[in-house]
Amino acid sequence: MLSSIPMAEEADTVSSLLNEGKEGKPLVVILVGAPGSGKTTFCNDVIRVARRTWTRICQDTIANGKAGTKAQCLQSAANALQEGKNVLIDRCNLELEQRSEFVKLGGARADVHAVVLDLPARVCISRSVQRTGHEGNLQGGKAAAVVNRMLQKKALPNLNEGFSRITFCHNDDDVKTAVNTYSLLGLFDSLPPGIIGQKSGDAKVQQGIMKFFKKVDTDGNCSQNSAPKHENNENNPRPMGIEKGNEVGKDEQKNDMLLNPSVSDFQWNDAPTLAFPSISTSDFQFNMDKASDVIVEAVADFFSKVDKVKLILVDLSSKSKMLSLVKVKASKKNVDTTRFSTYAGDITRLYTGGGLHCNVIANASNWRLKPGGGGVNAAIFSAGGEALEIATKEQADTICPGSSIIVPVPRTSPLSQREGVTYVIHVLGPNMNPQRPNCLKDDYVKGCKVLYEAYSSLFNNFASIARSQNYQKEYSGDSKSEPTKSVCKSFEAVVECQRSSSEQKSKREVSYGSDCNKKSKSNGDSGGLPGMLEKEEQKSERSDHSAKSSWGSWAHALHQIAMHPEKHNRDVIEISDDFVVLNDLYPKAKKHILVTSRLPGLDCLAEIRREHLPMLQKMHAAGLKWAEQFSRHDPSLVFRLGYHSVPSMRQLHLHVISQDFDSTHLRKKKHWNSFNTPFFRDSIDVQEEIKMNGLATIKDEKLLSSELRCHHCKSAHPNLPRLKSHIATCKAPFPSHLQNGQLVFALSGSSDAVSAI
DNA sequence: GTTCTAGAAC
DNA sequence: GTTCTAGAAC
Repeated sequence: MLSSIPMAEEADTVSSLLNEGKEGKPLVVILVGAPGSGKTTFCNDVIRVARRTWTRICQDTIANGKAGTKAQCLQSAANALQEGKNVLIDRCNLELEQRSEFVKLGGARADVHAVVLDLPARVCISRSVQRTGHEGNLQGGKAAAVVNRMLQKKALPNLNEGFSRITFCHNDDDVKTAVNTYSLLGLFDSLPPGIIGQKSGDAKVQQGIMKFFKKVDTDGNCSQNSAPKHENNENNPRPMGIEKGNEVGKDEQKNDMLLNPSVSDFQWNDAPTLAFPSISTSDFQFNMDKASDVIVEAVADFFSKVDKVKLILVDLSSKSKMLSLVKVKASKKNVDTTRFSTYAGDITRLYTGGGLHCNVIANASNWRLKPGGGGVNAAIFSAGGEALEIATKEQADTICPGSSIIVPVPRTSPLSQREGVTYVIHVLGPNMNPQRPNCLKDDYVKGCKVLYEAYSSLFNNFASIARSQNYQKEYSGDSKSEPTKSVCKSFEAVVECQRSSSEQKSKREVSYGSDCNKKSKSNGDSGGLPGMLEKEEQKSERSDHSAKSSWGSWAHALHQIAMHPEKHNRDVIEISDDFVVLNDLYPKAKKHILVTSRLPGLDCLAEIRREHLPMLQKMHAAGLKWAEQFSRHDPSLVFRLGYHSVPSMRQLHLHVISQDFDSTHLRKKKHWNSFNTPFFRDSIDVQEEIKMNGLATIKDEKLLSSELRCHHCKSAHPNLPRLKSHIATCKAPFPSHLQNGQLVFALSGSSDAVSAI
């Protein structure tokens, strides 16, 4: 397989591999291994005797010794590189997605290596179960189950991911050798790129992809275009790990090359190729067996009508059930495998991750044509960036099941710049998931029909693009000449095809979409696509007439209570001409009340002006009165009075909240941060600002996603449960910025607060 | 396996 | 604003 340098040989030649005299780039070494594989020990052993300066990045301790986030790890690693340090990433990193962000740390500023601690599962489990005091608290009985589960998802790293060197360790001796290699590495040394110590069974082979791309290399000599570019050192005995001296079978070697075919001339010398994901089988829960039948049928039908184009079905995992089902069924149906293939990898990184150049990719979209939702849709929108979102919106707002739309990818999009993708075709398949709109409730007769239509629409749209590209080539003779005319012709063809797609859609709606139409005419159906469309229309109508159309349907409750408090006797605890006081329906602390203004049309802090000051003072006085009353009843309670910079409910309301935050309703980061960052504007400060400036300062909603910090001692915590258990016992005093009358205490605080107004 | 988060939907 | 749940992480 790819490996050419056995571990034992590597041990003998470590010193000779060091290229002395040239300044080495900083290194990012990504450890890959299950819990118990010895990642932390590896790091500590390297750091103990290292000649370079290393920083170990460990998510379990990144936040002041406590568990933190992946983002914190990435930031710390970037900071260390900035300071010229080398970085060891001490996380499991067993899956491609888990390590991909860390690989991106490389490039011009650093080389990225992987060290794979691929020790037997029983060794990892045994160590994990026995250890105590583990930073990540993974020890004892639960460790075995976790390790087993993680190992099932293991995907060993590949040079295609962006590593310049990958070292596989299968036993303790291998680990020792690797430790020596990295600890011996001096400031000006560098290690040769390539793969070290890989067993023949390690590498993933994607059978047939070479044949598919017609890039068979009978000599096994292949350009190294997949690996990042490195300067070859003439003294280096093995410039690249996957070159000569490989005793592994040539067929296997060739198949690895298939993952990185030379693509420089593929786009113009070979047939246009569409890469597409399986539609509807993920979030929409379409039965995979049935879906694979539909794919094969749709592909076969398409090939019978259109030639000179190719299709690749892409799924992230090489263990994908869809890929194997489709492979088997396509073979049975004698689908032309020189034109249809499967590929395991990231559809948004076909070129940079796999060396495949497909300039048209399909997206398993949602009906709103919006990012999010996870899976392929999220990945493609994320990879396409804002430019793809805008380009999509220019084409359509929504899409019906069974149809597809073409979106030319702007040249500013990373998908275009990085991957060479020129078109994304959004496809919407049938939904079998009751939790998603327009569920077909196990009606697979209709489901298969719609899925076939979806693929058929996708392939036809792709054929339109391919025709336009062929026309473009024939027209210009040379793709480099007369680019303007070529692009114009191409664009016209695409627009035409888009039109025909819309026509198809209209026709289809008559048959399949009849339910849709019925529902959209009925009222009161809050679920499902048509109901939502109707709501969107209403919303957009409102926006034409009112600047305050952005309030969600849930956001009017307070307004209703303020306008008609007599109808809400159970919620309201005090009524005056200027305000009503009520218990928060979802209190975020032991005591949490709202003093709500009754002034119609005053909805939020941003709308407060000088003329509202008397009312603000009355609201504050009422809140203070209630806080004092609660504190007298329970002297442990301390209160803050204030406004959210941007409220979720309309009708101006003052929060009066005890600082214990002891409530089951406090469940989200944004709950905490809305009361414990500057997003919460203390009532006394707001009044002062209005007095002085006539306006209140509004703080950014980004504060709601800030890291979680204790409101007493300011320590950071990785998640809300941990924070809540900390604040239950934190004895630190309140910080000084709250000592100017913002807090209301049982005994002395109230007079301070009053005097501060 | 469980815990936690974040996005979709209302 | 909440609920639901898929996905990430260990």
